[in-house]
Order: sequence, then C-alpha cells, then structure tokens
Amino acid sequence: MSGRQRNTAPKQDVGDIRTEFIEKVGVIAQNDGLPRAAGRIMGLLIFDGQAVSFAGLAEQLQISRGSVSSATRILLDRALIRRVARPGDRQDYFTLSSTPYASMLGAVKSGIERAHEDIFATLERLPADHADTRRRIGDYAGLYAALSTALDDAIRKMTAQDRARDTPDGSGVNES
Amino acid sequence: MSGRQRNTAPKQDVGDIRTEFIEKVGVIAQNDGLPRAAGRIMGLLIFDGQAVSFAGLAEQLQISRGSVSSATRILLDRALIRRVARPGDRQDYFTLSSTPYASMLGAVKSGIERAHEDIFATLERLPADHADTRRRIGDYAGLYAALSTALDDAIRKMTAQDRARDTPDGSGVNES
DNA sequence: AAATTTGTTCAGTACAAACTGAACAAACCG
DNA sequence: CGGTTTGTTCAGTTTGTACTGAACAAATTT
Repeated sequence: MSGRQRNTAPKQDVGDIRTEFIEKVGVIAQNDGLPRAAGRIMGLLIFDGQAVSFAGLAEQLQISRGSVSSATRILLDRALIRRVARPGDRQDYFTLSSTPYASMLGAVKSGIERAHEDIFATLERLPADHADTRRRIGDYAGLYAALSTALDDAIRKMTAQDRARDTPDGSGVNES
Repeated sequence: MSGRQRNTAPKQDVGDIRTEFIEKVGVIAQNDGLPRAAGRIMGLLIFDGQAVSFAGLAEQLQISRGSVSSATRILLDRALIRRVARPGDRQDYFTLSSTPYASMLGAVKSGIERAHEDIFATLERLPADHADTRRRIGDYAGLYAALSTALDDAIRKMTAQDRARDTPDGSGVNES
C-alpha cells in the first residue's frame, strides 16, 4: 500500500493522479465559464472511459444530485457527453460523446460567431462618413474572422482525431 | 432631433450606435472572463480612436475612478492599451496598443498553454499500464495542441493586419 | 395500490468577483 | 509651504451564479 513501482513515475498512487486530473479539468472548465462540477464530470469520464451512472457521479464527485442534473444537462446541450441506457439498470448512465473535443470547439466557435455578428451589425449601421471608425471596427471584426477560420482548422483536426480513434479496431466496447 | 438621414442606415443617431457598441464590447469581455468595465473601455477606445483621459473614461462610462484604475491596469497588463502622456496635461491618457488584437490572442493562447501543461503533466505521471486511459488523456491534450497551433495562425494573421494598418501612411498622429 | 427508485425543479445559501466611494500618497501649482 | 489634482488602494456593498437539499413528478417494483 506504500507505493514503490518504478514503472513510469515513482511518485503517487494512480487514484491520486485520477482525482488530481479530475480537479484540474474542473478548474479548466471554470476558467472557460462552465460550472466546475461540469468540468469534473468531464474529467472523470475522460479518465475512466466508461459509462458512469447518475448516482455514481454524485457519489464519486461528492456533489448533490441537483448539481449532477444541471451539470449533465449543460454537457448534454453542448454534446460533450451522451446519456446511455443499460439493460438491467433503471439509472441514467453517461459517457463521453464520440466527438467531445470537436464539440467543445464548436461551442467556442458559436460564441465567436455571436460576437462577430454583434460587431458586424454595428459596422453595418455606422454611416459612411466616420471612415476611420469604420476601419477600426472592421479591424476588430477581423479578429473574430481570424479566430473563426482558425477554429475551423482546429475542428477539422479534432474531428480527424476522433475518427481515427473510433475506426481502427472495432472492439465495440460499449455504446448501445 | 428626430433622425432622418438616408446615408447608410436610416435608423439611429451615431451616438446611440457608439454607446451600443461600447456596451456590446463590454458584454463580450464579460463572456471572456474580463470585468465588463475593461471591455467598455476597449469599446470606447476602439470607437473613438483617440487617446482618452483617465477622468474622461470615468465620466463617459459613468464608473468610479477606482474601476478605471483597476480596469486599465488589467488592460495594460495584457498589452491591449497603452498609457500615454500629453504635453500640457497632467492626467494619464490611454490609447489602444498598436497590436491590440494580436495581444488578445496572446492572452488566450497563454491560457491554452497552461491547460495543456496541466494535462500533459498528468499524462507523464500516469503509469504505462493504463494504456487506454493514457490514450484518452492524450486525445484531450491533442485538443489544446490543436487550439495552440490554430491560435498561432490567427495571431500571425492579426499581426499582419496590425502592421498593414500602421505602415501605409505614416500620419503620425500622437504617440510621444 | 403502496412503496421505492430516479431525475428535475426550486428556494435558500454560500461564495467569488466587480464596483463604489472614501482615504491615502505622490506629484504639481500657486 | 499650503492647497489641488491625480491615480492607487482598500473596506464595504452589490451582484451574479454555483451548489445544496428538500419537495416533487414519473416510472417501476412488489
């Protein structure tokens, strides 16, 4: 129970690494404006790679069922997780969606697009005199345009990664 | 005072468009985790394109001097604005930095990199058994890698835009 | 049908962060 | 040197939001 294997890192128990990872993802989610609980759920699902039950999430993360409900709803809305059923079990189970990272980027992109539309709307309403102001706002809009195409690239890359992960050996682990 | 010019948009007064724009940028900043006041300052500086005094910011945006102080400090830290001096005036003046949008993306990128390092640290500590967990976390790390290179592209683009704006006609307005 | 399990909803609480306004220090002016 | 302007700092307030825990409705079991 002490911990002396020189396998890769002679440092800590895997369980510790797991909880640490879960918390890290929670903090990252928080920085992205998501509830921390949602990030922790993501972290748990990424680490374990299996479907986890509703009650299991509440228990392992030590959060109320209400929190699980609202956090999973957010993650479902963003298509980061999927709700799956189990033959014998009446509970809800959750897994990572098949393209979680592309979906994350999609959420980011929609935010960018909203901003871009807002800025562009101002640009359109602004009279043709004020040429200099129009140019400055156009530059600002250019930021979101650049971000948008950059995100498209990233989304392409992540979609490819997702596909590469799912196709190679069809071990058909879970998933209905 | 009614409003009937068919110049570009037959809708509203330019002052209204201006305040609307300022508020929009404020909300966008808020969504990005910045104080709304900071975003409103950015909006004002983008729209007006001139150096604005400390007191002028407080007055026009109807915020306290304390807010101006902390908001400008944040924007200065992120290199989005510059503090400039005026010959006769004892006040501080603020303008957009010369590369505000590239700097914005730089701030975003550093956040991405922090996250990437966190995830990567977990990956390194995780024993070589757990191959599947390692692969999943690697995929997750791939998200940040993709984002990082995508941001590099966007930064390149915005840097070019900034340069294109500054070089063509060196009217040399202010800037000590 | 009664009892239990399961997820959602909602009121209340806790907490973090932005903003205000006053106190303060530094620089400048008379 | 006293008085004023200017920016920062800090305590207090406000505000938004995540989270809890109980009440609730729906579905299932006995």
